[in-house]
Amino acid sequence: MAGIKEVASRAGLSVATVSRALSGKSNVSSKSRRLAQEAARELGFVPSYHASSLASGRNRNIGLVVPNVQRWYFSSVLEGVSETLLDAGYDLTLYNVGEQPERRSSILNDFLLRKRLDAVIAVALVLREDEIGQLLAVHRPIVGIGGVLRGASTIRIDDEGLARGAAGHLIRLGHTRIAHITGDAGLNRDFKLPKLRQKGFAAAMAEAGLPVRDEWVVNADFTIQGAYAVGRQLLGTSAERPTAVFAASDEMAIGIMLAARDFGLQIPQDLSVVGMDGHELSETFGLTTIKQDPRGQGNLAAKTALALLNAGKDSVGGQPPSPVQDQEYPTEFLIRTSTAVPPALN
Amino acid sequence: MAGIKEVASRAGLSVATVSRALSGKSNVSSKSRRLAQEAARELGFVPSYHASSLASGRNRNIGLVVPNVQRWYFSSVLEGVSETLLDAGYDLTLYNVGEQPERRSSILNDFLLRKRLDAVIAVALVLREDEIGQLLAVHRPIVGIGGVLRGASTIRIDDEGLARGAAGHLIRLGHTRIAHITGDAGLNRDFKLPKLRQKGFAAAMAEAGLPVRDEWVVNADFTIQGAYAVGRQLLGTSAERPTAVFAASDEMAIGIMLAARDFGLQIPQDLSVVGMDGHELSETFGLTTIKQDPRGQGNLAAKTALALLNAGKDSVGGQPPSPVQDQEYPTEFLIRTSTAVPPALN
DNA sequence: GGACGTTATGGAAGCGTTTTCATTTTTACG
DNA sequence: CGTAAAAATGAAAACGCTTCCATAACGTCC
Repeated sequence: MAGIKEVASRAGLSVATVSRALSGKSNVSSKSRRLAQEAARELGFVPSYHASSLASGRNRNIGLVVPNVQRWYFSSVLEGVSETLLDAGYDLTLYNVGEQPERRSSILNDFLLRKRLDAVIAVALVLREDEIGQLLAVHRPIVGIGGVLRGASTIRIDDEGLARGAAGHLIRLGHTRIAHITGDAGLNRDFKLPKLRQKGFAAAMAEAGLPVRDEWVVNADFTIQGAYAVGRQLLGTSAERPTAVFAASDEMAIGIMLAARDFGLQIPQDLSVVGMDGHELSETFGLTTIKQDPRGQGNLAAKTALALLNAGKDSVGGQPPSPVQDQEYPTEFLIRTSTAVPPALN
Repeated sequence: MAGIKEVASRAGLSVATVSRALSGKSNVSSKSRRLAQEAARELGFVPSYHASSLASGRNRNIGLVVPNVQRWYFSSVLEGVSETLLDAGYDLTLYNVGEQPERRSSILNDFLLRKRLDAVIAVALVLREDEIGQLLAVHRPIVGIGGVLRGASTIRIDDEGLARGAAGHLIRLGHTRIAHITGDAGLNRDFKLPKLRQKGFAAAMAEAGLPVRDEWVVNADFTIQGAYAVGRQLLGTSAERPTAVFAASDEMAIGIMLAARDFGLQIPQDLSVVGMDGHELSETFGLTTIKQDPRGQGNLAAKTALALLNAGKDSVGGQPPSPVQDQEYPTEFLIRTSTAVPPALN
């Protein structure tokens, strides 16, 4: 493998000038730059990442910590982050921590702190104060998506308020017997989104003076399959059925719709269904939902991280200005064909 | 940030011994090891990744190149790779190259070759000979999943043969009017899996002396939505309808099933459907399919890469032994409730 | 055309480890 | 108890760049 020295001698320049020329610094005559580039190309020179990072202190590498990589929301965020980072010439190191907390902490200790990452983007992850402190102490910007991290920039949506609006939509249509599908899986206690959405649901019901029936607040695990199983329970009963379902995610809403079809229930005539998220399948199912744009959120998170990095660069004082801010990402309420007035108000 | 020097002086040892002690080398007295570990812990020492990699030539970092991160298959592979790598203490650098070939080549040039990766795992990606050559020239093991890479270890399934078996199943049930949903999207010309499966379908039909009707070989784009749209065309027609559909993926099979329901077609009484892949949703839909285990494939790919790395380590000669092999991953034919004999054989 | 302000250039000092090599200490054994 | 072999240790040389600093080349202006 050719090193920068070989390039330098071939180009008839010093190592220093070659380095400057190839990394696009300004203080290089166009002639030397051309010489350096030619020599580099001829030798197939590719600078060593580690040597370069070690010497410069920069990594061009950002870490993304996600609890899951399968679910639509997370893979969409991942896609968005990846896209922006790739375009900026940054590497993306992925930490799919899963639901196990012990893996999370080992990752923080063994990986994140090893000065190998310029910044960290954490999705739906609640870090402890001291963990955030550790990261900030190493001067690494953190940006969170969906879940406020104290001391870090955050991109999020108003889960509680939006859920309230979604449930409110059903209530305004005249529904009173409304079930809620949530996913408060004991698995990941850090994931508080389900609680927020459930809270929004409860708030809407309370506001309308409607009772929240315990047996109509059921857990699926944010999957179509889970909600389908739950839906068969909920709708297959001979007892009184809800006339509407507010699911905390589109996947779960779709699961309910599938279960409803199994029982010959027409949507929306017999059952109204509202989801949340704007899943790629929601349109096909005509699902009324609140659309968010996880990919866009990923883009924004990456851009924010990049911006924080640059801000830190030209800071005069010791620490970066760190414009910590809490950005609410826009959403869109899409009323489609899965919701209507309740059947025969008798 | 404390460096290894501080640790050394605090422990009353030399830098060399501390390095050995902390990286688990054998030639260290247990006393010095304890001393070093204590000092490191007290100072919160974390070795610099770049310095360590630069000096040792090892990265503990493996690159994963995928064309997509959203589809079930790819995210499952990703999960498998991530899991195994994390457990082995390796970092995973993700290159979501998308469908654009120009991005792929820039990634190869700018990233993969920068000596920052110990190995590369490529999913469903056809690399050109010279690209493979480049990587192998840098002594980086490559392992491919689903798509043979000449000169690299590969994990794959027999797409053609399995597709043939799936179509054969329908034929043996007595179906003669069989449609095939494929996904030969012009987008990613490198992705030859659809072609293989289509070939298997054609082979089964030919073997049985059945005609392949052009209008019954349709493109969806490997998504539920795409196949749903296609299904509405295919099944909504007043002309003759197929009695069975073989979809090149479970997602597409599910899309067809949804479309069928819209027209009141019963599955399997009016229409048999076979998919491929063993998607997480296939069970919920009672879909007959050929199950593969992408997550397991990801695990295996990561293990293979790790093994190649270790093999290279204790090789005596110049180049690693590089046990290039082509492993076929096991699959399972699951006959569920979406297939039956054709309706009224008249 | 000489003095001065710019811009380019090269030498060399890091960056923070790992690893080789020579040396010292320990262990094993006759 | 002496000696050879084995194990542990430390000094210093990489690893391959970036960047500071000093010097050299180049313009510019009166």
